[in-house]
Amino acid sequence: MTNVFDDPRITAVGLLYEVHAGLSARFAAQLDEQGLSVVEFEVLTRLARSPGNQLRMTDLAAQTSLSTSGVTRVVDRMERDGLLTRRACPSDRRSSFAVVTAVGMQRLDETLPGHLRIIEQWFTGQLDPQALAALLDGLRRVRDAVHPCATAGSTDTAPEDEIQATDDSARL
Amino acid sequence: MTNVFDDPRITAVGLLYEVHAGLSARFAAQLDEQGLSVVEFEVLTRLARSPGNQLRMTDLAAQTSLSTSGVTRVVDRMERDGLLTRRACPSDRRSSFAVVTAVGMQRLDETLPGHLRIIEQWFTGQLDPQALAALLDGLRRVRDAVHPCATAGSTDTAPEDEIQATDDSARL
DNA sequence: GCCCAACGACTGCCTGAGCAACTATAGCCA
DNA sequence: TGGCTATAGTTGCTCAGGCAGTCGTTGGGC
Repeated sequence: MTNVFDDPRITAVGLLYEVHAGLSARFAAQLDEQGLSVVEFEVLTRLARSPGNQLRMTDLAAQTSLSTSGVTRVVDRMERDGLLTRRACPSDRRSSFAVVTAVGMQRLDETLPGHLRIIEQWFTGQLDPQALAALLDGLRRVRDAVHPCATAGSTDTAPEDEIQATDDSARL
Repeated sequence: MTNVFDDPRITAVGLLYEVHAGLSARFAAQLDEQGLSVVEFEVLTRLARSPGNQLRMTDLAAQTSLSTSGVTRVVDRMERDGLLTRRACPSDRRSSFAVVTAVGMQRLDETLPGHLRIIEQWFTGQLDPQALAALLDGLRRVRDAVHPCATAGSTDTAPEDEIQATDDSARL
């Protein structure tokens, strides 16, 4: 067992991945009970936190882990299920908005408390405030370095992004 | 912006996810240059760190994020590409081992240094040792709680579990 | 005003992965 | 020994999502 795989760097990544996988599984299980996938939940939250409960398709893609075609399809499904609708953009006929419907908002309201409870139970509640703060501080610094701006993966270099003042601290 | 989405719990999960996504994108980009997917790399490392550079299909599935059918298919592809082979299990004719070939080991050797460099560059190297230790400690505690059951138990703090003689200390 | 490059959304095609069904083997128990 | 159940691996089916190509729209240069 003297191999390179005990390298602390590998271990560090392994931990991060295991935590991610573990939490994701919990989230998926809970969301599934509400008839939502993880992606749909993310779409719903991104829209719900935006002015007018809406975003242009492209902006939605930029805020999620999806490509624009992925967004098209997820919005298709969610529109079919009544969770949101498309609305034409008055100022640019190429664009359209995805807007959360009343049903969608209600579904989100039903889902959020349980979601927060699970986060509390399995993540934030596992650590005392100081340890949690240290963890989040570390994550934040790595996040800032790795610059998740290019979530879509179009260009992973993305040296500079436009207005990140918008909601740096608020991003999910 | 007075909505629930600024809840620190949401923010915490958001950070974790952004870090995960950011690192994954870097890894994928680097591995892609070597003609490996993230999953294939994981399979290769899991096997390479196991005794005899081999694991039974089921054990491999348990150690990765894949289902058994997923493992079947990854191993199909990697066998086709010459990175590994199947070997019959002498003691149980239902089982078969996936074994890393010389080509597979070589590919891994070519890939690992760059991989470690990227981890260092974007993750561990972003923090001073103390902050990194705090981060990892927090992650470890959450990991232990969320218990990624599939890959359960490690030397860390694991109270005690049954038979993980397979390769307990080897997990990522 | 006209042209053309850039852009937003959508679609065809393909890959990767999970679930469930299936086959073969193992091990138990009467 | 014969049968029953559990297990290992594979395969059919389905679906989500990415890439690249398409279509309509926009806006800048002339």
